[in-house]
Amino acid sequence: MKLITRNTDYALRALCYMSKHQDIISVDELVNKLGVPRPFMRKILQRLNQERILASYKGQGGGFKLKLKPDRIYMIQIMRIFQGNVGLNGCFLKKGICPDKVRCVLRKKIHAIEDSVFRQLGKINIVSLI
Amino acid sequence: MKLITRNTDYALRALCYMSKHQDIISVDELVNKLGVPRPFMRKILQRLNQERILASYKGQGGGFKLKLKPDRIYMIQIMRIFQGNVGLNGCFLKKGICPDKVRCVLRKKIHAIEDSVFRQLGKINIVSLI
DNA sequence: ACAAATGATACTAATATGGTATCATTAATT
DNA sequence: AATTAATGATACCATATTAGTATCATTTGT
Ligand code: FES
Ligand code: FES
Repeated sequence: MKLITRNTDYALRALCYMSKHQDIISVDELVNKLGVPRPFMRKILQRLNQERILASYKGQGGGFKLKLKPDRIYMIQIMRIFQGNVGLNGCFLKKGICPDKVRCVLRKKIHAIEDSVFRQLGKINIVSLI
Repeated sequence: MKLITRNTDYALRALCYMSKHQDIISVDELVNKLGVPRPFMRKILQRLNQERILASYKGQGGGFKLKLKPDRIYMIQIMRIFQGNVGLNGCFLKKGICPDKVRCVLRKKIHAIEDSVFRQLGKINIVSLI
């Protein structure tokens, strides 16, 4: 079990790099600096563009640029984009067996743990990673 | 992204049930109470037996019984069994690009978060779940 | 001997992850 | 205007993990 996946990891590293070089950066440059497979890196950056974390510039001399300030980009946000809404797994028990979702202690406990994880992740932004 | 998987979930629920009924419990009983697919439940219990958390009794009237006291069985232990050693994902960058693993801030940060998660999971035992 | 349980193990199905490949679109350079 | 260097969109493929099934062997109480 791993807490963060590759695309999250690569995204974070790309964002870190871009926050150090505030001009327009091409995929090629990132690929060279980070050693990530080119098409995969592209996919990740395109996604970050769709999510309005990056701005993209087409055509010659184009590339990507941070749209937000590095201290406004949080790790949890990137994780949510690439790993889905990190949430409590639903109760797997069949109907009629799960007795009372609202009061289920197991559920509550897991929820509390997750809350704490999110609070911590919510504190970490790109600035704190560079 | 989910923090716990089905087999962990089912295992926890089975252990909770068994800690309330300290005699020998058959797979059938657990299946009926929890609504988990029978062969899957068996596999899970067999694993818990191998891991010496349960004791098993073969033959007629057989089944499983807690081998440890409920306050000695921790959630993190069950997660490790079914979800692997929950640990820091390695650096994905190619050699020559990852500059200095020891000092990598990203690595340190993630490690700190994980540590905290484990500390919390390490506090939760079966007793606290029932 | 028989039936009722688990042990061991191999197999299958579904989903998530980690990519590739391709063609369209845009915009600077010539 | 043509070329070229970039991204946009999308479909596809490969691998790993998760979730579950199936089968036969072994043990043990009746
Ligand atoms: S048993 Fe359904 S939420 Fe706990
Ligand atoms: S870049 Fe390799 S551990 Fe951070």
